[in-house]
Amino acid sequence: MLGALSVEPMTGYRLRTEIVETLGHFWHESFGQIYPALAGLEREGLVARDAASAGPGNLFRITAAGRRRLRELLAEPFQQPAPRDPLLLRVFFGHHVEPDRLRDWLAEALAQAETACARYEVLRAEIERAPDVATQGRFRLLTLLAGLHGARARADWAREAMDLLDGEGAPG
Amino acid sequence: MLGALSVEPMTGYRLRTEIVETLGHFWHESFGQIYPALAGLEREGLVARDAASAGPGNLFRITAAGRRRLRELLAEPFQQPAPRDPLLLRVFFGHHVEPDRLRDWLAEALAQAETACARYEVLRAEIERAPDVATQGRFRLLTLLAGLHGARARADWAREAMDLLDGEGAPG
DNA sequence: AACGACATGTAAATTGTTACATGATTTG
DNA sequence: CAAATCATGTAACAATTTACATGTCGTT
Repeated sequence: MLGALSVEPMTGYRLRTEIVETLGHFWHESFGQIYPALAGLEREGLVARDAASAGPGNLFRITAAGRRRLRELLAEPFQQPAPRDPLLLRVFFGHHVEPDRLRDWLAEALAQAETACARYEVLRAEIERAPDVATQGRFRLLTLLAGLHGARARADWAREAMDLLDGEGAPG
Repeated sequence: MLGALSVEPMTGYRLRTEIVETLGHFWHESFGQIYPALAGLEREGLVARDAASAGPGNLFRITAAGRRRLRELLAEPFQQPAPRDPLLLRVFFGHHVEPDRLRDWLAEALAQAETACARYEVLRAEIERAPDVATQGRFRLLTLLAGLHGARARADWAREAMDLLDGEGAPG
């Protein structure tokens, strides 16, 4: 949230839509968290609330202390969260699942991955056409490439998995 | 948990180590959940507790009702959990992070991905040498391939990201 | 005898989701 | 003027983590 507000002041509502649209492929926040969290950040003096000059709602902007805190937070060490992939769980215990159902799920995963790929390619072309502010666009391109690599890997895997299941399913 | 117990009866402790070691790259459970969950499953008659003939602890085995429930659960529709990637978050807001720190994190991500790749390759060779029971090994191979594709994608991305940062960092 | 691995559980705290309640503003 | 979107918040619930407390067994 501090990161998003460091780009531009915005309402809690827009904060959420920006997080969904821009960070959506690697981050999320739900409404239930945003408003309480904004109130907390305000208490700590990391963000401030301006009455919006036009339109309804509160415009939140990041303060100088908020920027310092953002840098602190981003500099903190981290660990990858433990994974939970419901599709892979179903594949692993695949002999307890009807083969058609499994194939449908894989086909769906493939379609989703391909759609994601196409979307990333479009965004990539956009960013690469506009060299953008040296700071802003470069890092966004990197996260986008991560999404692209990941989506391609998922698509490749889904194809391979379907082939392997079909190949050994019919003869045996 | 029902899935793991469908392979073999085991103690709660071993259930946990099996989940870490065998499903670790796409699933996890913590101790705090396992014992209460086992008690719940026992109340519902989905697992039963045998006093272990040798050694300490309780051996839990899945019941017939438990197997039915497992199939039901695996047949349920699912949705991919919302992602949270702390590295990508730091990359996205990369202009608030010291360049060296960012490069270190990327190098670490690359090393981890390469290690993971190597581990998957070894396991893959093992599984492919032993055609195994037709049911058991095939699905395990599929989840393993998912891990391999994912790890490769992560490694490729990390390399590309480091190149892009170095390439534009020095001249500008 | 000490240590590490095996084993079982509980309690507190944190975290996050979901649903609900409400209302303003814009657009067709 | 109806519907969709923008907007703010709370409350209940669910899920999960972490720390704690305790004890056994096999090995060195």
